[in-house]
Amino acid sequence: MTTIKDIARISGYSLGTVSRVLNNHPDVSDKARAQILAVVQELGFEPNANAKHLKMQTFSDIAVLVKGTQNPLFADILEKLQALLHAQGEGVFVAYLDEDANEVKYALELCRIRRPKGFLFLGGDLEFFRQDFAAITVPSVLLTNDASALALPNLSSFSTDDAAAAQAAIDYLAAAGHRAIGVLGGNLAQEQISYRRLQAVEAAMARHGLPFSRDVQHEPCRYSMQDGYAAAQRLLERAPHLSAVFALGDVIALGAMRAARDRGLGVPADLSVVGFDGIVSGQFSIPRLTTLRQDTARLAELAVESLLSRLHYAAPPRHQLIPFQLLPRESVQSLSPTP
Amino acid sequence: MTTIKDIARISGYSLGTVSRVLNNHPDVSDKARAQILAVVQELGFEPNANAKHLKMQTFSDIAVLVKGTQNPLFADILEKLQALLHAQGEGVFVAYLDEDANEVKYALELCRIRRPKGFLFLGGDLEFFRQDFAAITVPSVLLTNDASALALPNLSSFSTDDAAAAQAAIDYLAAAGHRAIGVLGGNLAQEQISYRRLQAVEAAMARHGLPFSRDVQHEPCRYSMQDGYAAAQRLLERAPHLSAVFALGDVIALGAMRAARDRGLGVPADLSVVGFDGIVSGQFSIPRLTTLRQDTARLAELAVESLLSRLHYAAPPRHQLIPFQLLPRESVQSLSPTP
DNA sequence: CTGAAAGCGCTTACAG
DNA sequence: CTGAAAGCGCTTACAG
Repeated sequence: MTTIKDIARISGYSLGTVSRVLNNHPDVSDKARAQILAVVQELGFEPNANAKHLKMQTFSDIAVLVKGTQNPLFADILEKLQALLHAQGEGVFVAYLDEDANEVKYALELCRIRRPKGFLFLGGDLEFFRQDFAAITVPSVLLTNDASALALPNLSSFSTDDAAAAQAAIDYLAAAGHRAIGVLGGNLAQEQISYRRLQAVEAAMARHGLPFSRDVQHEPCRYSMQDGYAAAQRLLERAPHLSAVFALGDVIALGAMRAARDRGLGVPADLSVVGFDGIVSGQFSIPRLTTLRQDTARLAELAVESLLSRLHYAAPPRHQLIPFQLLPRESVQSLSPTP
Repeated sequence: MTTIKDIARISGYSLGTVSRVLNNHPDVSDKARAQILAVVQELGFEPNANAKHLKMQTFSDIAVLVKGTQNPLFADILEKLQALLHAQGEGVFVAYLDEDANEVKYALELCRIRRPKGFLFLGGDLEFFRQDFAAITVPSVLLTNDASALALPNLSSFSTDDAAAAQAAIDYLAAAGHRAIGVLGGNLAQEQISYRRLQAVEAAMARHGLPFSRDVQHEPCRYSMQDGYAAAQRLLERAPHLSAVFALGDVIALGAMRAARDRGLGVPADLSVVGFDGIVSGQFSIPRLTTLRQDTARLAELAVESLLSRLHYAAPPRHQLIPFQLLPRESVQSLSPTP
């Protein structure tokens, strides 16, 4: 195995100078830099990460905590995250957590065991961050939930404008003539994105002069097809008058379409469905799913950019809402307005 | 940060003895072991992995190379793999490769850059292994393709019995009265699992006395809904007489069902579809997808078990075929046998 | 701009 | 069974 020592010997410079070149320190002569780099090239030298990190007292990895495992939205973001991070030479440690797990407590545990140099949270409950995040000192970013209100010194957040998106869904359904609209998914903990979406739904319903009773028109559930299916069954059983359903996630919507079908309801003929996320399955489902698309590429880019700049330059945390896109497809029917 | 030195000081033993206790060496007195462990417990000490690996000249991670990114089957296995590996205290490095990428070349590159202590391949082309794998010296396992024929000293493999499964699909369709059966997916490189499945299809068709012409009845494609959709369009355009289609992956099947629908064909009324994999979406699609289920839990368990035992005890490589399960659902119609 | 040296936290022969 | 010591491959003050 070739080491920095070999490079020093062959290039005729000392260990220190080689190390400086490798780390792009400015105070090295161009000549030394050129000669050393040439040797590095020739030998295909790669520094030993263990030695480097031991010395620098850091751990190499960036830890990504994924909340919920069934959601292709996160799988999509995760994959983009990994590609970007690898391209920057960063190692990634991934852990899948239950949708209801305390991701911050888990992160704390990881700090002891693996000492990651940064955290990327895919999904998260703000309440957990409020309680325990103070103990985490490495730069972190939360994706798909807005943490600006917490004003933590080392936590950035990037998320779709959930309120605006939820509103757009209701506006769209209302414009299509729907008045009895149900909502599927999320849990009622106040600090979850689903809660934010639900509030926006209520506001939009009120604005359109439509009645909305949480108890009868909303059915909470986890983000999976199975849970979406079961929740839709409960909702449709309880509120058969609904002409449309807004599911807080595409997987929930897909489960709901199946449930409607099993109850003998055609989608969109008897029940219109709008999803949230824009996962690919929605393009191929029968019917194709009308949904709100989250810009996963943008989310991943911003996360990596922000994390790395804070790792390297101690930049301040950022919070940004990114635009969504309403994708009208086949799962919503326009009702002729009743007089 | 507490180190092994602190433990030594507090327990009154030397560095060496502490290290031996930590690594479960036999030649330590029970008394020393008990006292040291007590201190370790109390301080919640975790050894510094960098120092350990630097000294031991290994890299901590196990690299998982995932071929193809669109396939929920791999996402499913990957998640289980990570859970098992983390439970064993093993770090995992994941890389997503294009479906047609050379995973072995990539692994070689990784050896230089990250020096993983083992490889887990999710999907793989035997031809690439034949050509380049000899240069890889760490224990590895290939999942979802059988590498026994290669007889490599450090490569295990675990896979579904693809030939038997493909045969079962054809038997099932033939029993339902289908005679004109198309096949969707895979590429024709001989060393891919899709090729193995296709050959089994041909054998089964012959056994049932059914005609099968690769050129007209098989349409290759990558494993994604988009590609399945496009391939189905081509196949159905060219061979409108087909009454059934066997897709070599569920994502392909789902795309194909959509394509059938877009051509005005009902599934299963006008076209029956059988998938392969058993991903969850198939349980909620309309119609529900009849498919061959791969036992992802078993695959993941075997992979981890085999890899770790070879890491720790230099056990020999293993090759094992694991059983599949035919899941009859709604996408196949039984034809009344024509006289 | 460059070199010599100390030290990061661990493991492992080598003595005893 | 235990301790003292060397060394894994790097980085970074400290001199010069």
